[in-house]
Amino acid sequence: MPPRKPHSRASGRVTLADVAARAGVSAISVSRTLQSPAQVSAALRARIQAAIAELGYVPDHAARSLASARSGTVVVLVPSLGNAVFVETLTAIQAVLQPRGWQMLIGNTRYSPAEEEALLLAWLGHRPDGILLSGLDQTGRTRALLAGSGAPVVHMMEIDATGACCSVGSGQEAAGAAMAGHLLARGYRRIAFIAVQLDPRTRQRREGWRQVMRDAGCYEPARDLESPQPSSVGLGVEMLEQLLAQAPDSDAVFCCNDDLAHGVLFECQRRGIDVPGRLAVAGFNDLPASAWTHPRLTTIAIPRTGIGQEAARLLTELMAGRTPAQRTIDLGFELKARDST
Amino acid sequence: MPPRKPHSRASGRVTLADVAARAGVSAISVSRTLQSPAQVSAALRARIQAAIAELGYVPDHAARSLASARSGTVVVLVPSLGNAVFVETLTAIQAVLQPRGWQMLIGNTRYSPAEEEALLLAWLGHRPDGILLSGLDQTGRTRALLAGSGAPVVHMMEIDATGACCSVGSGQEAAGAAMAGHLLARGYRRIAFIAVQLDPRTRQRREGWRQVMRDAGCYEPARDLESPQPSSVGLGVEMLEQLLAQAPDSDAVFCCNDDLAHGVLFECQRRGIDVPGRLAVAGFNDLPASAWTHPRLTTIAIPRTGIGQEAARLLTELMAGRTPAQRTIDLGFELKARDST
DNA sequence: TGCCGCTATGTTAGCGCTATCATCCCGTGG
DNA sequence: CCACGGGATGATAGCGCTAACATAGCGGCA
Repeated sequence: MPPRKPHSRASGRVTLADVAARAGVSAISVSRTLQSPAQVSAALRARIQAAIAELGYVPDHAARSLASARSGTVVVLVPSLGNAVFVETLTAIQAVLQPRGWQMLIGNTRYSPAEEEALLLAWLGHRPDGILLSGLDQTGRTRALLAGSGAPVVHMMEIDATGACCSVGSGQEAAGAAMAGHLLARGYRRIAFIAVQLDPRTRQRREGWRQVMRDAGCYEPARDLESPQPSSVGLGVEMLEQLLAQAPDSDAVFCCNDDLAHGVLFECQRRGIDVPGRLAVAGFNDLPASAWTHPRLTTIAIPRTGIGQEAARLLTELMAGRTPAQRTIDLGFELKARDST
Repeated sequence: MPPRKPHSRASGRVTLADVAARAGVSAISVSRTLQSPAQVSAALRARIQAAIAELGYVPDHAARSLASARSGTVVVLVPSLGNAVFVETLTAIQAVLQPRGWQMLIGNTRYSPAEEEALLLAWLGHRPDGILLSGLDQTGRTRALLAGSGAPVVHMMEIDATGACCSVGSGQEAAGAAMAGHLLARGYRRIAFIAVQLDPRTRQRREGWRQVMRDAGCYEPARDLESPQPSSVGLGVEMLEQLLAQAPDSDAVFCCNDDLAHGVLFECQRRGIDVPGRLAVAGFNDLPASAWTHPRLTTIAIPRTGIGQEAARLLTELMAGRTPAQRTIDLGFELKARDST
């Protein structure tokens, strides 16, 4: 009977030691060619690269992470993947992080602070080097977890007026106010607002609209609609129905996002309501389709690519241990005045 | 001068040993309460749970993964996050995997086999327990990496007729043929096809359409349009222009996806082209908005939630080391005949 | 010539966790 | 009364990698 080692737990995979043996060098030299090639002579490096290719070696992330206390990952939590805003933000983040050697761990919170907390707890086990969150409304426990993790955090989409945390985004309230101003400037007075899925950003947009409407003496609660349901084109159809029942003389409707506005637009076509003659329609977010609807939709574009880029850039600064020039970056917004108003 | 330990690399984080010390037990008992609570007596378990809560302990994923040779992660590669099809598939996958303790590592291949290969290489370092891919057209190196990883693989969206690999999806060619059949049945004869971003599934749909059109003696190359650009609503507008220039007498257009069809619909409204009177419009994928456009869009719904569920279920079978009842699952499709045809 | 300092490479000792084997304790049956 | 079995708990030794320190080898300068 052959003497079997009692504690054999080898995984059977190609390891760094295998590569080192093949190249006739020590393990650390292999590690160095991968991590900091400049420290290794060209000759050795070539030999090692050849061995890596021959054996098909793939470095073990867990071992590296454990030994170096750097995971090379960044957690990114967004409220939705069905929304082009967040998808494009993710794309922009990736464009910054990937070339610098970081991988994204993506989590979908579904607009729920509780789910955000659960997701964060799960991803925190990966010891991320940095964390990107959407919005500023975290639960107390989430905040505690973040503090305990030791990883730098950047908040996206909203901006933190207090400067207590790092944030990159747009002023949602100002954007809501801007659209209200635009509609008033075009001569509309009986302007309705449709709010759904009342996340903090929606609330802020509505607050901006309300303020401007009150200041203009045009605010009427009957035109201030809301639904707790998640946003969708179909819900826009429903909400238009509700608006027409509740305040049929409205001459404009500001939808808290473009999906909703599309639904409103489609239902107006179906009912033969002239847009913008009889009813003006405005949205928020400038989805790709909004430039092509009939009529083309007036909406507000927030710089989602810029937000992703800047947030990722800011995070890399923090992860490098540097103190950023500014902790709060307001990237503004753009009102796209098109044919629907 | 205090004697400093020469090799101090402690991360300062709360570790399992800290929890064990606090609870007055050995480290392994803490590990067991987390991994297999049944093996630990209720009294000890309670004491340990309390210590975990007091210290705010979060298990280190890397260390666990290294020691157990199980990472608890599943890599999921999709061609796009801007497409509701894949987002809903991801949601369905998560619904299956999360409760069973797996985390998703999401990668966006942007419809490029080369990017798929690069992403896979990066994620493979995490030693995933399983892999979910979209489509069947992997590069040779991707296939080699998959084989070398030892992790079970399930392909989604398309179905592999040879049965060589596990796959869950719909017959794309049959779906394309079905839509062609539907349009013919409604009396249309001069039916165009608009293809963009020629991934294999688009090609297959087109192949199905071509076959049926040829069999009916209606196939005309002038109505067979294609563009290499990525799909978008705006591209639909452009492609309709091209169609009207190239084959103005077409009486129906089958778009390879709904985004495109929406663009076509909007442009028809703008030009005053009656749909479906003068031109019928059909799409593919049944995006949420398609049920609400004016007119409501005829399209094909593939069971993306079902595909995600079944693929994840199949993968869990394979990861558990079981042999699944069937390696290939065709979930079919549904033709949604609405007002636009 | 001998000493210095620098670069290229190697040795050692963990990182935090779990697999494996060892031990302990208690009730049971001969 | 003691060997025995089985459930609960513990000790030990890695998993694959890198930080920290060690060393070899070489050129330059006094």
